[in-house]
Amino acid sequence: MSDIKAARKNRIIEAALRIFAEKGFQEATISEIAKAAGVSDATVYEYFKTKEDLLFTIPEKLTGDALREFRETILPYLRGTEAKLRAIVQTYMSLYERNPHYSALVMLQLKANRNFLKTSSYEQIRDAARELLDCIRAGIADGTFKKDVDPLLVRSVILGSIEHLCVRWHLLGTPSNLVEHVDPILDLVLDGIRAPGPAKEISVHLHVTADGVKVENAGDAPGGKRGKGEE
Amino acid sequence: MSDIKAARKNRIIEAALRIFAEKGFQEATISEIAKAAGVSDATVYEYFKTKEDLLFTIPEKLTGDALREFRETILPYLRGTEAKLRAIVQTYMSLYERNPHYSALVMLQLKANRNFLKTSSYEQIRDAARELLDCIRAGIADGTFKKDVDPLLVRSVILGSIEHLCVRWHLLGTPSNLVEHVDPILDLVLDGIRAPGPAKEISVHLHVTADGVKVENAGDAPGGKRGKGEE
Amino acid sequence: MSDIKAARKNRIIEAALRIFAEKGFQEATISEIAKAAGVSDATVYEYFKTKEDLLFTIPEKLTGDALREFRETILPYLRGTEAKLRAIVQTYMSLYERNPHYSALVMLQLKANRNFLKTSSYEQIRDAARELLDCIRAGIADGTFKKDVDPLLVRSVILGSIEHLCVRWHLLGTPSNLVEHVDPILDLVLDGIRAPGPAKEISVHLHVTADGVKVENAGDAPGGKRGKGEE
Amino acid sequence: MSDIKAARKNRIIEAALRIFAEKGFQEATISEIAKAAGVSDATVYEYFKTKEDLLFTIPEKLTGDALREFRETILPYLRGTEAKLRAIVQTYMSLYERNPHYSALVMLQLKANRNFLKTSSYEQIRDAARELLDCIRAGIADGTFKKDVDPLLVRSVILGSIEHLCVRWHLLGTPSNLVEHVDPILDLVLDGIRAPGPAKEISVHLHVTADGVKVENAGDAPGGKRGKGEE
DNA sequence: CATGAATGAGATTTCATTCAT
DNA sequence: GATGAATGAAATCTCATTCAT
Repeated sequence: MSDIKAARKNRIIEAALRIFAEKGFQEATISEIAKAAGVSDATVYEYFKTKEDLLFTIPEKLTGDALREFRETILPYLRGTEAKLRAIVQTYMSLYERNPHYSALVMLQLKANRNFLKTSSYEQIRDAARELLDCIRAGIADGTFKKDVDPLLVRSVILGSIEHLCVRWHLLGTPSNLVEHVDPILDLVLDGIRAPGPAKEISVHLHVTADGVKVENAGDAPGGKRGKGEE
Repeated sequence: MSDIKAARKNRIIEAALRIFAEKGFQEATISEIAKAAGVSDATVYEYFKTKEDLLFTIPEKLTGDALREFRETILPYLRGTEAKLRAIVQTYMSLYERNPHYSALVMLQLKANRNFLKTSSYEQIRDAARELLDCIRAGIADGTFKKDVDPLLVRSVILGSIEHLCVRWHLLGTPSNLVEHVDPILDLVLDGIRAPGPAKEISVHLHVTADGVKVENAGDAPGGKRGKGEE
Repeated sequence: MSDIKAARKNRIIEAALRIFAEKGFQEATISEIAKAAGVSDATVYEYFKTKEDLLFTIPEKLTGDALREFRETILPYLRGTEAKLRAIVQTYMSLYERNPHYSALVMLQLKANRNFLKTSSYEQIRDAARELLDCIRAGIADGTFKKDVDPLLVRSVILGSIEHLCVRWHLLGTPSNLVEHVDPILDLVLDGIRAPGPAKEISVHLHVTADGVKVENAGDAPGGKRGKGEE
Repeated sequence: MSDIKAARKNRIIEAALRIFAEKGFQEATISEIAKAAGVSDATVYEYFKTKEDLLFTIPEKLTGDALREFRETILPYLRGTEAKLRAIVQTYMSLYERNPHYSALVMLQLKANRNFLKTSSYEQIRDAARELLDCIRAGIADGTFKKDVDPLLVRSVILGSIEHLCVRWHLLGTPSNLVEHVDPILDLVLDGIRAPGPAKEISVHLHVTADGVKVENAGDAPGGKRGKGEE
């Protein structure tokens, strides 16, 4: 019984997700959604107070699930600030790309809606964004990132980049693919905020003899700049 | 006569800009706009085919003026890729901050509107964005930026950051100020894409005698990586 | 079982009485009433065919009880037309005042409802009104009231007065009290319809002598005007 | 132009009056009224904010006209409290009888509506009722009526009687005629509140002779109570 | 028998848009 | 050219009522 209800509610949400994403909130009608969900108009109102309530309820599950999965399944296994950051961005991009209706809804219908800010769905989205912020702050605290970067700004750059790409993807069809930009974005951003490594030390053993000078050994000192930054 | 008409049209556009920005496209009514402009509803339709046409026409002037001014008054006096980039971003941010109704309109009402993509207003916005892209490409070509960065991605990062901040500014009221983020954003992004200087060459003159070794000279080679201090 | 059912039905009726009286028939919803009665919507329909049927059923019990009590407990102990009349009006006013929901329902929701005229509840109310009419007719027949008054009109005056006060009481809050108007109304109406007493006869014994005239006896005849009218 | 508008508005009001009176507020639909008025649904809303606003506006004109006419055309020519009273009641009854839709609307739809109390239409009705009250008070002041009657109560008796008859007339079809009850109601009420005249004085001339006694003259004193026959 | 759940059936109301003047 | 006035065309939302369990 409760299952039937839940299923019905889900069907309404799924229909609404698709139709709102495709036609926009204003252009979509409850009738259309109800028909797509196989219920009557009135039934939609059994589950949702208003059309806007329906809109605002849609992202709840997906956002919650994604955040939960990230926290439970992914986060615990990550070591290192950068790895975490990469995982977060990857999670966003992958979520958006694998659920284009969802991302279209969030990017095109909800992000600019003042009322949405007051909903619990928005709370979840904010939670996810806070995870990213915490990660950046941790990176600053542990010396991975420069001390003087503004973590909020860094987050804005990252989220802004993600969102911009996602919107382009939806409206212009380009890029054709979101996840492949995860690394480039992060490389760019990380290069911009990474703390410089300790100065490189070079030791050169010169063997000076009458015959000449022979370089016997030239080795990088440990602690040199690692990673992609050298590209 | 034509002046009177132009003035009338401008009054309608200004009223519409304010009202659309404050209440959103759907919530605003033609009646309201007409009243605010001091004309009749029907007169609005003398100048604009539909409500949406009015919406799409609004940003035309401001966008065009801003772009023209940038090209004519600012651009010619700039030397260097980074200076140009900084000027572009500064122009965006300043335009958005000094014209909050305009930026609210663009960010909250137009950016997500599929129909807007087909308008000439959008063409102008695209032109401005192309200016930014050209600048990035020029930076790559002239060796300011790494050869392997994706200029489109860099632009997305920059525009995304700008837009994200602007949307937050409108919806959340934070940050309280846009232009002060111009430099931090660019510092971050530029640090991420700047080409490394030519490898640092160090020449050490060792004076090896029976008495010992004396370092005679140790100097940086020209072309070393410049630090932040120079910005 | 039947008791449980009867109790349930009563709970529904009581809830409906209160809610219909407070919000009006149209504004009240079955859901609301069902919830207040602690039953489901559908259960309401087990006991009442329609919403209107519920409305019409509500006054049945109270009206019937009041009429029955009047006939059984009060009427038998009354002697005289005026006493009866006073008791009837007192019963109305007291019933209305002690059961404000009931009187609001009758005065504000039912009295103007054409369909109500066909119900058995209305029959009861008509019965009560007939009691009043009978009493007036009896008063005419027994010479208490003038022969030429129209009993229907008298009843209309009495009922109209009662109803007018009751409606004012509900809508305007004034008078603050109904029963205290019983006597004033009746005094007014009775004074207007009471039959004049038999002509007053005066006998004067004049003792006429040569010495003069002496009034020996002057007495009222029996049958002079009685009652409150002289106050 | 304005005439056309006014005419249109009147047509809507007249259609609404008829339909609201016939079917009741809830049963009537705007569509029906619009059709009967020969306009579109939307046009109704050009003239009236809501359906209820339309309802409340209907009685305005008729009530106002009637009150104005009474005050300007009738009242100035009346002498004496009772004549005035009679004229007021006559005006009510005649208005109600000659405009059955209007009286049905007022008696069956408006009188019990709490929101109506806040309208300007109700103000007018209250004004008319105040006229009646003033008249009663004047009668008390000038000695026509007993000093100790409650003028508000008298008014309630009069208005209640009128309303009761009017409601019966609409719902039951009886009496078949309202105005013929004006006099009987007033006779009844006036008889109940009229101040008693000065005591009747009788002078008898007895002519006493040896032959016997002859009554020479027996006349009523002036100022004796007038009987019904004189009305 | 009680009810949770679903819905049929509209009605009100809103505006963008048109058109005659 | 400007506009007052009218309206076409829906869409949201509400409930009384029904029915399967």
